[in-house]
Amino acid sequence: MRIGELERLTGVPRRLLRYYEEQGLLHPERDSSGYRVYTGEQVALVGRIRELLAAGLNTETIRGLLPCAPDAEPGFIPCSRSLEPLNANLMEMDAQIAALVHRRERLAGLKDATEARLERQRA
DNA sequence: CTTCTGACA
DNA sequence: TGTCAGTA
Repeated sequence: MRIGELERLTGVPRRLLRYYEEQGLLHPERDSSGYRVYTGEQVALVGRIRELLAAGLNTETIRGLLPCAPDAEPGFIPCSRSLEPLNANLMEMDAQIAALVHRRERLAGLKDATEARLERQRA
């Protein structure tokens, strides 16, 4: 099938399908006209990609995990080797959370100081 | 009519 | 991610 049908089957806009390919997540064949040709497995693969993306994994991590049973049932990755990248991504997320908490504190401090000052001027 | 690549009032 | 352009 070509990109139009995959789009209908997965509900994923073709613009995104091409983006996934650009990120090395999908590797469709090309017909004599240069059109992308997808197989039935690709349909399930797109579903798996969406699942992993929704879990917060970046395309780089997903790229490494996909070759591991891309047709397996969703909910887990059936490869022990995928544990390392998964943990690395988890740590990256922890770092982002810490950075966000820090930013939140600064913004909260700025807001409190602003409120206090406004209160003083009013008095 | 469908898809492709590259680009952004 | 949308979308417009100019093709194949």
